Amino acid sequence: MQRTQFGDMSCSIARTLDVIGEPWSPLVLRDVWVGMTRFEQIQSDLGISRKVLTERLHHLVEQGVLERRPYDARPRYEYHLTEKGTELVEMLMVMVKWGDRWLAGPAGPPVLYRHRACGEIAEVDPRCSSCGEPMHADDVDLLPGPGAAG
Amino acid sequence: MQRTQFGDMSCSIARTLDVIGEPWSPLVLRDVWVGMTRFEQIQSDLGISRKVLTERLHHLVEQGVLERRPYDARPRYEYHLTEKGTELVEMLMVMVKWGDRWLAGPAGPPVLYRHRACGEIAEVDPRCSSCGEPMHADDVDLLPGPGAAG
DNA sequence: AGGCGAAGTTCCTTGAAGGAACCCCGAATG
DNA sequence: CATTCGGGGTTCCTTCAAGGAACTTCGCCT
Repeated sequence: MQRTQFGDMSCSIARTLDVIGEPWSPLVLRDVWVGMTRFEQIQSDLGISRKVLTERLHHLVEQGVLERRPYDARPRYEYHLTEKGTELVEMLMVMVKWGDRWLAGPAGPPVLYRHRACGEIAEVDPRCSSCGEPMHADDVDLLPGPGAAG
Repeated sequence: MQRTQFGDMSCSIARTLDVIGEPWSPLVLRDVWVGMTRFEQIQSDLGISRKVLTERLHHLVEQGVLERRPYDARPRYEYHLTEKGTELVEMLMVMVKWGDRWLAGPAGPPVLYRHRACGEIAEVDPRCSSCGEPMHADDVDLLPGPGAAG
């Protein structure tokens, strides 16, 4: 399968897909997020091919989303979220919310999220960074920005 | 390339990836969101193979994210967001925010989002659905939910 | 009758994912 | 000192999805 590179499109979605759009990448990110930081852990948790996992980890490190860090005198490594990676996890939280709502089935959501600040089980709610009111897909108008394609 | 099906994992991220995780799908969703609703429009905008676009559109319709709607007496169709699809666009908005912040380069973001309610250029901010305070990746604890794997 | 244009479909090529086996390195063990 | 062990990969072959161009279908329009 040859795959088109999205990154040179003038679109932040396309560029973001170039970072985590490949198969498995979001799940790798999730595993690191929840504390599965080692190659063997991630591989056996996801059942991903070792070859593909190697490629994905390299790519995520290259993109500055993960950091590869030795944890032993032996050549052993853990992967950790960078700041860039931590912010990317917000995308996962929105995916979780949507999946919980539309795909969970009668058993309910597989995982619950407790907001540490208030102690409540909650989900993420998108709000306007300017006025704080809800900001959903049809609450916005799109305008060309400074980096728009010439 | 054979590709693993994620949907039967007990994970809302994996399930969501089964809906929009394939290459091009998020960009197709974006196009429909911004008003490019016809096959030819999407195809020429993205430069996607017609075969793959057909597959993606079918899949998104099957999943209830898009709706295929005739717009002429001739066999002509437009694709529109369902409610399920509209809510999925929130994920795109978060991707945009992240891409704008980390990948936009000196030219700045290619597109600006104006919140219709307040009129300001803004981005989406994740907040706790319970207390309304910011809710980022490291503001939550994860607990097993009712639908957790047996 | 002939042409057109939207919306696909067919078919061949290329290359990425799957998967199993293998390798390397340092530590610990006999 | 030789041997095993376990983490973290690498190699290699197979399979199947994406790329891409050509072709088809259907109803309107001249």
